[in-house]
Amino acid sequence: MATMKPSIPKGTRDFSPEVVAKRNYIFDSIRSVFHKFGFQPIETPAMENLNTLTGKYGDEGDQLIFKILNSGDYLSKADPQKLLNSDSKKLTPEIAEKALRYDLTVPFARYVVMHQHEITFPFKRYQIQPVWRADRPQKGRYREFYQCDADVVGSDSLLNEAEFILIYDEVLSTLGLKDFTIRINNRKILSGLAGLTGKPDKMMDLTIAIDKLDKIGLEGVEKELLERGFTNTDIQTIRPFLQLGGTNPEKLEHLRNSLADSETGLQGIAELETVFSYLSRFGTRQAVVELDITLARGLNYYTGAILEVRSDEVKMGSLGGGGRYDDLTGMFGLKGLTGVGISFGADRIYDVMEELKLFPTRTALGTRLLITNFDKQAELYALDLLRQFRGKGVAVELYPAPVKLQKQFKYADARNIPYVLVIGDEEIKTGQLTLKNMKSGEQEKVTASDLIGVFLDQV
RNA sequence: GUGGGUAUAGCUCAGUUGGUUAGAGCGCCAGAUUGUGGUUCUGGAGGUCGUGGGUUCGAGACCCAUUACUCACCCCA
Repeated sequence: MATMKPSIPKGTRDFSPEVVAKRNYIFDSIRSVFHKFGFQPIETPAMENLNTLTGKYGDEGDQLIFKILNSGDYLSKADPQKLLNSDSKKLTPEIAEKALRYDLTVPFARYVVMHQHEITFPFKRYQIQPVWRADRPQKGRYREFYQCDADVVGSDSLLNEAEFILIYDEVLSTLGLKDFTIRINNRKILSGLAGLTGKPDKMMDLTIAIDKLDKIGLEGVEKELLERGFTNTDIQTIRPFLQLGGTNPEKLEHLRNSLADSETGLQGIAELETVFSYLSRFGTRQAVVELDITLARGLNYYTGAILEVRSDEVKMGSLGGGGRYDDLTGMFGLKGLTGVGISFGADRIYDVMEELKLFPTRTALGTRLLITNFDKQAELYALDLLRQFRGKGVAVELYPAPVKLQKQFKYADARNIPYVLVIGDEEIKTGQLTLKNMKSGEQEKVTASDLIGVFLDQV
């Protein structure tokens, strides 16, 4: 076989030991906050049935789902007519019945419906697993990345929304982020606004357009609104909302006047007020919580609150998002179950922390002690020490071959091992072992029995 | 799906209007140092200049194609 240059698919990454240590630091922080707020973990398969996923993310989302080709002679089983027509869209379900999960929320909805009889509601679950999207990669965008989701289903209390904001605040503050904004909005306000224009069915178009305000500006949004079928009169109606300023209470006050004729809109405002009043009881550590009427978020299953977090220090897509969905399980046959959830983008958080140099210098819980290997006799002597150290929970290793000491020390240095124990003929004879502190360079003589006590003190 | 940029040593990159033998820093290996890393000094290995074609007396450089990577748009974590 010809030699080939090894590679991995674009948008995917290998994680080396140092990177894994840092990533685990993020996962552990998120996990512990989830636990603190009462969430329990579940896991679901990497692949779902394709029809579980299609239609849940909009047309654009469907295209980004990684399909898994059927096993065996899949073409012979496909409809010949569809094969002949080369219609990829219709052919896909014929040759791929499985797909990699696109997010964790839809699989979770599927899980809830399948396990509804064993679940105690309200059900608070979290899930930290990779998801896959057939996207074109760029900064902060990968084709395989981890989501850290927490959702509550079966509770319409707005306390949940408030607690999710607290979770965002606590996790990101703990990780060392200083400047970040949690933006909150409510789909009912957007829906009310669409109603004011007399085009309630165009809410998606409306939200997609105004979501771009900070990117393309007021003029750009208005141009896009026209392209999406809104009239100049509609724009007159919408414009004051786009120009909404002031503090959160001021914004709510303005909205209350503007949306006075919309029952749905007023309901959205009331919900936001409730969330803010919960929050005022807690306060946040670092996060700025901002009511942002232009926050839309594409996922079309959101029906109430919408949340999104962004770093104000690093240019990056959102670090997380979420919201309430009143009928996510409806499409799987379980009606009337409301849910609310958030997601952390661990990979983006990693990128932001890397850019801001927020990782603690010693994240790695690596080997504490390396025992050098002189010869067979010293090796035998060391084996007993290894057993004792490991019995006490100290991470220790014996260099596996009697090579030059220089090489063994270099190994300890490269691995960032803080102590090296030298055992040679002299040490064995006297029982006085040589312990070197790699950081200070100091060496001292210790007995084997002292050694373990010394180390346990330091761990 | 759309548009830009880049491709030279393991890594990060220089390489002048096209001109002799393609360089640097870092890393790696060896020695100084037969029981000591990190620091220092000395030496060394390592390149089909992404790939294919074209222009030219001559191409790492110019042109075309192609592939990979990357950034942005769309959308999203």
